[in-house]
Amino acid sequence: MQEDRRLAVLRAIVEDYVATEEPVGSKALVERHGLGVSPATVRNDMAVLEDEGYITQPHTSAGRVPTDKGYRLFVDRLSTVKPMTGAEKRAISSFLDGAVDLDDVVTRSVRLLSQLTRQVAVVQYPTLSRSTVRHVELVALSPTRLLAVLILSTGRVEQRLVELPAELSEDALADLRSQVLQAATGQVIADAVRRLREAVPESPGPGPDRDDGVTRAVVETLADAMEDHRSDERIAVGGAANLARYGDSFDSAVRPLLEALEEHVVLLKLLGEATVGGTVTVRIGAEGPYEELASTSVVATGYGPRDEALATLGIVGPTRMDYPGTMSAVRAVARYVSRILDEG
Amino acid sequence: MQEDRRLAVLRAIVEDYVATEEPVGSKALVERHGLGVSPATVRNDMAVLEDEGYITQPHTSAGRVPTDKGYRLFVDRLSTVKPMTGAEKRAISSFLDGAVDLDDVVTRSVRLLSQLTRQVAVVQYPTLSRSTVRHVELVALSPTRLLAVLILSTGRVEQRLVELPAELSEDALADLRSQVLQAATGQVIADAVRRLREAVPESPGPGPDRDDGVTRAVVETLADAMEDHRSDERIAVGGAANLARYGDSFDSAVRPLLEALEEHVVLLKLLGEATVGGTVTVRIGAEGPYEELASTSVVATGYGPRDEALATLGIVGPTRMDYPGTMSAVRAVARYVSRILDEG
DNA sequence: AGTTGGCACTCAGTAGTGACGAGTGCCAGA
DNA sequence: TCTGGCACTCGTCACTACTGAGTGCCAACT
Repeated sequence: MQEDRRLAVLRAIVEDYVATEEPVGSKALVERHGLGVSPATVRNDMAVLEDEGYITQPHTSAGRVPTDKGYRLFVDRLSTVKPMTGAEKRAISSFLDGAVDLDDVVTRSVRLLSQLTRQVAVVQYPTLSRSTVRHVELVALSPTRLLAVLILSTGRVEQRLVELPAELSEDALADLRSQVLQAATGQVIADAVRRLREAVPESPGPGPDRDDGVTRAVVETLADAMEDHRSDERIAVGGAANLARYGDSFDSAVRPLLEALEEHVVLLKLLGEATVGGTVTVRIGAEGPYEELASTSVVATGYGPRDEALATLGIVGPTRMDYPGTMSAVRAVARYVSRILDEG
Repeated sequence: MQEDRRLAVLRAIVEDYVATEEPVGSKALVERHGLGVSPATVRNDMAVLEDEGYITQPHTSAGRVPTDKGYRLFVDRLSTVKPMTGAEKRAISSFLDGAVDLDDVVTRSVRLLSQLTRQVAVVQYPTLSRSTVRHVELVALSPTRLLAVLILSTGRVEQRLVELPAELSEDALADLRSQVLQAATGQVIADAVRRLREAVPESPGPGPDRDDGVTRAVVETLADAMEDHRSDERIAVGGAANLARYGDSFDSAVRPLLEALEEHVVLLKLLGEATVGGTVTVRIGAEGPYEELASTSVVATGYGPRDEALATLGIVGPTRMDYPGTMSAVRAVARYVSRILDEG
């Protein structure tokens, strides 16, 4: 019961903060949202939320601000999808329908997406080169060091040294090797990356077979090596002018972002593996692999003809962002683009 | 005599201001540069320079800051070329020598240029499409209105209406037409633009045949139409992260620049016509056609094999910029790239 | 004529101050 | 479990005074 209200409070905080860009206090909160309780009650809830790490105060006696964890909860459980208006839908389709060829589709998508979301848009060109994983080998060099060898159908070989966070027995290694082979062999790179990540036990539960992050270390190294091989894939970036809206927090936020936008390899990693079918991936703040981009979020999804996730598109923006609106815009554009590819 | 010193003062002001980013006062000036006179004298000189429009003060009782006109004079007459150091030369050549194909050359050039100058670098891909001007027609609609028709070898036709700033007689029109035809017919677009501009009488001297800017209006319209047809040419941009150094004056300067960087047509116009043979073109502040970019300058030059100006490269930066260093960097990179194209 | 020192003046920037108010945490009572 | 009240914190704002860099101008000097 109170749990519900606490979540409502969190939701209200996120919404207000996103709208006003200012820490939000208990009084303002009860006024602007119709929660039927007093500010004092809200304060108690806030204290709990802060303990649990969903919000913080920039300084004592200021309002509260959502943390990454708070945004995460909001995105996962609290936000309701904000459907596109009819006008927006029409704008999208008319804007994209004029495209003459694939390049034009991508160019227009990038522009459209950046205008809809007022963020920096990133669209990966649908890749036609579909190199697959031929083989993966894991060789134990010592109980805590492993050599991972990746062989692609193009004949390219990539090897990486993995420093393990814990010892790995022969048996466990054999186990891991077969799991990895099972997941990756024969797959297109993008799929291999996704399947590998899915194969990782989310939380290595306690017990005799806990692996202390060994699996994770191996999988991430492999995924990393694979994603390096997507670097020849082309990318279009648009709406960088929206960065000018960042206003404060400048050098800290915009500079690394601008750098990332030029490093297409980095961008590809940020966009992550393509997910398809209406699922929009959200990466919030420090969840990503780059700590310089701790104050930015990525909203992305896969697209492609016949619901085949050929490529990824999405936006990069500040963590303080209208997630529902952005997510639905990204999803809508991905759908329309997919449909166009279907027809073409 | 005093004239010389005044120029020395201007030069010192520009150098100091570029270095410190702060308005420079008379006292600091005599201290830091060895002009053998007193601050009072310098003040008198400054007053004159301000009257002539070379410098201004941001507010009363502040130091002086160069105006666009001041920078112009500095660039044209006061600055000495700052030759590249041996280390820099070696860095350039080793960086570019590793390039494997044309795309790689361009990509590397952009990166190199942005690192050398710490500005945003722009490199136009050498154009292989060489459409030429087949014909130009000027039709008088009224004494002050003219229809300019441009026919390209590709068969494309472009027409523009020109509003003349003064009346144009039949004779003068015939004259102008033949001049224009002479300059443009059969030329590659880039060359046609340059030749046209060269054919414009720089200052329409007084006398019976002064043309009150009529020629200029016509030529600029034609050049504009031609440059629109370069829009299919590709461009590489790099070093946008250097924009983060702008620090203050943000929305006013960076936003329009970011927008321009995405509009490749605009960029091509900014780069302007290719000049070759060590000549570096500098466009300062409001001299350019875009008033939103009033606080930015462009330093560019042409490049290409066999001193044939195939394409343009350069940088875009704040008017407050180290012109000598930037110009020599741009020139050096252009030379090396040209040489590489020569060999390839 | 050109240069110099002196002097009064301007004005942006920098504390320092005090009032204000938004916001919090906590507690006693409903 | 919620609410009202209260004391407390602390950033923000407006105001003040001060400082100092810099100017313009003038009279004197070379």
